[in-house]
Amino acid sequence: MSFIRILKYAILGIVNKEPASGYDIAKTFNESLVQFWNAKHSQIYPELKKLNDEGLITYETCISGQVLERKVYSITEEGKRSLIDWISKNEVIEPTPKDRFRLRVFFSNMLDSDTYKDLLSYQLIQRKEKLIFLNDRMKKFGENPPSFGDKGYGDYIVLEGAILREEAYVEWIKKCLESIK
Amino acid sequence: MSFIRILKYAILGIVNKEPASGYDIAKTFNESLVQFWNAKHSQIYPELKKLNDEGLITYETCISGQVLERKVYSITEEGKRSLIDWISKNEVIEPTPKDRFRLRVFFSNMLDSDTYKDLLSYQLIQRKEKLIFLNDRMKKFGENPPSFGDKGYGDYIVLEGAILREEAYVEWIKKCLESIK
DNA sequence: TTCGGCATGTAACTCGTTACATGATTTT
DNA sequence: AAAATCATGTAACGAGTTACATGCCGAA
Repeated sequence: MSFIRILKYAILGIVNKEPASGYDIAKTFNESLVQFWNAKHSQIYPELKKLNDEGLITYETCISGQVLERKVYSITEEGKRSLIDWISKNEVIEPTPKDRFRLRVFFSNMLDSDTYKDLLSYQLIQRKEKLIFLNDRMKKFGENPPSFGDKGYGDYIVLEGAILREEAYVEWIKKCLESIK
Repeated sequence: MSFIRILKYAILGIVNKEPASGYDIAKTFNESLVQFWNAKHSQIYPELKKLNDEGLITYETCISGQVLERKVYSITEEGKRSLIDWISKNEVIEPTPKDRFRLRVFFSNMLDSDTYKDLLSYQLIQRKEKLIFLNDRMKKFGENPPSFGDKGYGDYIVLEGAILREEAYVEWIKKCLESIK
């Protein structure tokens, strides 16, 4: 029992902000939520069907061009209630996420120090690049980032979190490098 | 194609350190690796069978007490090679892990500020507790923590990483709280 | 006219969790 | 004597990825 279907709430949250098609939702995952959630269209379409059956969303069919059909989904009042319930419910923190690189570092004593150094250096480069990408995105918020309640707040605050997370990762890799005598 | 079976390498890494039964491996996940990997016995036992079929591990059956059988697995030379190959292989960084709490914060503009504050405060308490737990574990390494190559290095270095990660999470939640006007 | 993007779906498979199932051993 | 822990397995199901499958639209 008690499976949680988080994808359900991720989709409800997205269509709550603005009505969207399955395709739009997939794009939103890749462009906005990717730093903490993602889903492929193959998972999204069946979930949309389910949410529609449950009365949490509805759709109208729109035509792009002459023939191409788009199903544009909107949240219902029931969907909105369900979403708010989920967001505001206090939950015990999740188990730590799996991390392949940490697993490799955990077993690193099997390697010679040069191989280990290469492993760390390559990871460091990639993490620094990601950090540059995230900091670049942050620029658009300028001097006065949105506060709670403002438009763009969600985007801003999770980006802030992504940067802090990535900085911690970079700092850790540097400590790993220092630990090689 | 190209599925990776990380559990395979996690288990190889564990039995490489020391021969172990399925039960022992499950305990090791919960006690040592839980900050970056975990697996239940229901996943471990079938994987052990598979690894044995592939010739990467072998086992002898031992008896605890009068009757109770334990299958104690050891890594083979082939298994060792396979493990080292995997550890030293440079990989592109993984997609960001999913995080339910970040998802909730992303949609937090739907809440009133008191509910949001409660959400953040509860999360902060839990994260701080986790940090205390991790720092407590760190104490046993004392003034001179192991360097690369030393016994206990893996345990130490991933614990260092877990602390940095958790500190970043705490810092982020504090920023979230500050962003409420 | 070709290529990249728009658009929607299903099938097959791996990964991972919860529950089912059983029984021995040790500790309180 | 009961409870906690040791010990091994399977079944059922949800979550998530890759591949299969199809076709339209706009721009270069």
